[in-house]
Amino acid sequence: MNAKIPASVKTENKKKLPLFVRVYESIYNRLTEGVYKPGEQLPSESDLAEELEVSRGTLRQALLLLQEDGLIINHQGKGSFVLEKSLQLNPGIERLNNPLIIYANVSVDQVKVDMQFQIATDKHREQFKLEPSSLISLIEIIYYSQGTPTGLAQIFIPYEVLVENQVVLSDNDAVYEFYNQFIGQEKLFADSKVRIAYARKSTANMLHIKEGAPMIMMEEQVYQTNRQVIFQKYFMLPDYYELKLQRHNDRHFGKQV
Amino acid sequence: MNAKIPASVKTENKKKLPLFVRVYESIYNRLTEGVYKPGEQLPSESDLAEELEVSRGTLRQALLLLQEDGLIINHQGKGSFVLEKSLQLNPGIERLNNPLIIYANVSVDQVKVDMQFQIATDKHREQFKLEPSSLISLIEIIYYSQGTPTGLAQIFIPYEVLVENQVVLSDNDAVYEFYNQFIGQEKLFADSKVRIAYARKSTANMLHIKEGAPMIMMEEQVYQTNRQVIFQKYFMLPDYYELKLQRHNDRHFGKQV
DNA sequence: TCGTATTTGTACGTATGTATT
DNA sequence: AAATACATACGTACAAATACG
Repeated sequence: MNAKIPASVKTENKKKLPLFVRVYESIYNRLTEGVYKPGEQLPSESDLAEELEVSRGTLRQALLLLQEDGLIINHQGKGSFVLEKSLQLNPGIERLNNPLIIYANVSVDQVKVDMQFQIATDKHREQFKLEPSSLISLIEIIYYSQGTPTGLAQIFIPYEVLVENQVVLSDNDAVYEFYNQFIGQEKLFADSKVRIAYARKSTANMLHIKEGAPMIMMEEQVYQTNRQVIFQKYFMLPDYYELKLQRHNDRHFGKQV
Repeated sequence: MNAKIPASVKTENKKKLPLFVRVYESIYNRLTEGVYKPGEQLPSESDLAEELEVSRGTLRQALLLLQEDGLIINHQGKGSFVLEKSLQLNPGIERLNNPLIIYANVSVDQVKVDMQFQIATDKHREQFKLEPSSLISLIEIIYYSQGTPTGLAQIFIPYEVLVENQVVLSDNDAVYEFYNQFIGQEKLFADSKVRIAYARKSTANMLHIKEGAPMIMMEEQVYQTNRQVIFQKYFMLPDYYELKLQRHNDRHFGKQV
C-alpha cells in the first residue's frame, strides 16, 4: 500500500459520474503515470478497494473497464497485472471512428465539404423508415494531405435527423463539425462492410486517380439505439490507408454466438 | 409471468458453468425460441430474477452478456427490450475468426494445405521472442470454391508452439484441424491490419490471377495471454470477399481511450 | 504431496439513486 | 405526484485457482 497516493477518489470534482467510473479513471491515471508499470502486479482487490475507500464490487466494475480497454489482465488466484505496452493495443476500426482521418499514413490537413439534398429513393425510404417524398441530404467530404486527395466520404443523412439536431445547413463548416461530433457520440453502432471498390469516373475525377483504380471501400449503416440515422461510404486510396483492428475471441460457452 | 416456463434454471445439467452463464443461456434460448419476440419488452429484472430463482445481481450479469451479444437493450426506467432482428448483427471480423471461410460469398469446399519449416529470421525471433536458431513453421492454405481459388492463408507458428500443443506434424489434415481449433479457443486476441495488396508472382500463380492484381490483405499477430503465438496473413480475392464488421462507440467518459 | 494462505470469481441480500411512465 | 424499472453501491459469504511452505 502506497501512502503517498491520495486516499479517496470520492472527493474528486466530477460528482455526476458513477463511482466505479471515477475509480476507473483514477486507476487509469495511475497506469498512464507509471505508478503501476507494465508487467507489474496490481495491489489485491481488497487492498485497492480499501485504499480507494470503495467496496470490492465497485472496484471490480472499474477493473472490468480496464480489462476491456486491454490495459490489465486478471488471473484467478494470482492477481491483476498491467499488460506490457506492446500488448496494449490501440483501438481499431471496431470503434466507430472516421477511418479517413484515423488511419491515414499521412496527415490529413484539408477537407472539401459539399452538401446537396435529394428526394429519398425507395431504398433509402426502406432503410431509414421514411415517409414518401422525404428528403435525404448527401454530404461529400474529400480529404486531402498537402493538396493531394487521400479519400472520400459519402454520407447520407435524412433531412429530419439534421433538423432534430439543429444543424445550421447554410454553413458547410458547421455541417462538417456536426458530422464529426455526431459520429463520436455514445450509443451509436454500425453494421459495416469492407471490400475493394474500383473507381468510377466521378470518384476517379474527385480523387485524381485513374478510372478503375482499386480503393478500400467501407460501407456502413449507423444506428442510434434502434433507428438508422446514417448510411455512409468511405473510399480510401490504398497508398495512404491501412485499417487497424483488434480481434478477440471472447466468451462462447460452447455456443457460437 | 409465464407459468409454462420451467421454473428454475438451477436444476439444469451443466453444473460446472457459473450460474449467470446458465441464466444467460436460458434467456438466450427463450429468445431463439421466440418466447420473447423482437421488439417485445422482457419481464422486469425483479420478476425475471424471481421466476428463475436467482438474485437480481446474477440476472443482471446474464442480461449484460445478452447486451454484449447485441440481442437486447436496456433502458433505465423503461425496461429491457428484445432488439429487432434487423438490428441483431452477426458478429464480424472483430471476432477472431477465419475470414477466408466466414466471409466468402461462395461456399469454400476445398483446401490445399502445405507445410514447411524455416529457420526463424531476426524479425521472427523478435516478434515471437525466440532463441537463436529456432524453427518456424509456415502453413500455407489455399481455399477453393468448386475448383477455383478464392484466397490464401500464410500462417507462421513457432515450432515450439506446435510441440506444446502436441500437433501431429506428419499429417497435413491434422495440422489444418489443429489450426482451426487453435484459432477458435478463448482468450486469444489479435492485432490486425487490413489493406490492399498486389499479387506477387508466386501468389498470382497459386491463386490463378494476374501478377499485380489487387487483393484484400489481412495481416495479424495473434497473442495468447501475453505471448505472440501466430503471425498470419490472409489474402482474399476481391470478387469473393466482403469483410463484415460491427463498429461501436462504447464508453469514453470524456477520455479517448 | 499436502495443507494453508492469498487472490480473483461468483452469488446473494439490501438499500438507494435516477429515469420513465 | 406516485409507481415502476433499471443503475449503482455496499457488505457478506463462499467457491475456485494459485502460490508457498
